Amino acid sequence: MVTESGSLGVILALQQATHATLHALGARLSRLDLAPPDINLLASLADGERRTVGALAAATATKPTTLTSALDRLDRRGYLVRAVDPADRRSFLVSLTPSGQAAARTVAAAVHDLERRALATVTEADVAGFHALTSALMEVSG
Amino acid sequence: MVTESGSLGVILALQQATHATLHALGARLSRLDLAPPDINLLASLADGERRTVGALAAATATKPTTLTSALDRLDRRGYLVRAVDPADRRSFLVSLTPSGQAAARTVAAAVHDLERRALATVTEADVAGFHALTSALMEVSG
DNA sequence: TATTGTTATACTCTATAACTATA
DNA sequence: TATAGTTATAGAGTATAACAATA
Repeated sequence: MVTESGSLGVILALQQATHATLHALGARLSRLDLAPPDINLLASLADGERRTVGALAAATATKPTTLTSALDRLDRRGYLVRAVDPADRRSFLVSLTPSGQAAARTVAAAVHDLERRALATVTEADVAGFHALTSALMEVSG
Repeated sequence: MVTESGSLGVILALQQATHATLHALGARLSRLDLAPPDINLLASLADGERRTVGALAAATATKPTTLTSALDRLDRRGYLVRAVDPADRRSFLVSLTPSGQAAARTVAAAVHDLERRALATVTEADVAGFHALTSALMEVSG
């Protein structure tokens, strides 16, 4: 339980940090010319596993319509392919092409580098607190 | 200093929490029919102080062009007025009208309520850690 | 009848650059 | 010459609803 003093600007800090990190990633990856959802999408697929569109929507916190247009962009670019899921023919399984895998590795490295440098300046307890509060915000927002 | 184990998904958690809180605030304030930047703007002006457009841009982490259109919307609606700053005639001082103040109080109450309920489930140390990590992310993103 | 994913529409956010007025 | 803010343009995100195919 937290008293009033700690509450100032939690939501504002959250938004500012989100803006800053998205901007920084976009700048570091400017050579790849990716929109914000594209970055999340490639990072999610970087492990090489195939995923349904629904799974990607959940993993990237992206709306279905946004996801469709992001998938279209990366599809046109030859970074991924959509194949009907034989287990459920309403679904598509999304997988990266070799060029998509190369882009995904670059994206994952940039994300990881940014996190690594931020985490180098804080404690384990800070990280735990961060996750506790973001989880709490998602919980009360649900 | 934090080891590898804590690093998983800090940026993803940040984005998911931001999406969730913005969505929750939008839903709670749906009667006011406000766009996301409008909410930040009104919350920043809720204390009744006048602020320049530049100060509002910094306070709300909003881009100048986004801010102009948000100010235009709230201006048309009669929620705020822009007056030339006598100290620097290039700047505008933005202030709320009485109806804008009423809307701002509603917004501030919703933001505060959401934060209060989230903070009720975590410790002071968690909040400190949250601020430490969001600050670190903004620092390395700068 | 419910679910997966796409499409359509209208409004909003963003980056970029050009522009006005003032400093 | 530099800064505060607006305007213009084009690409992208969002909510909402309608839709096809499949379950």
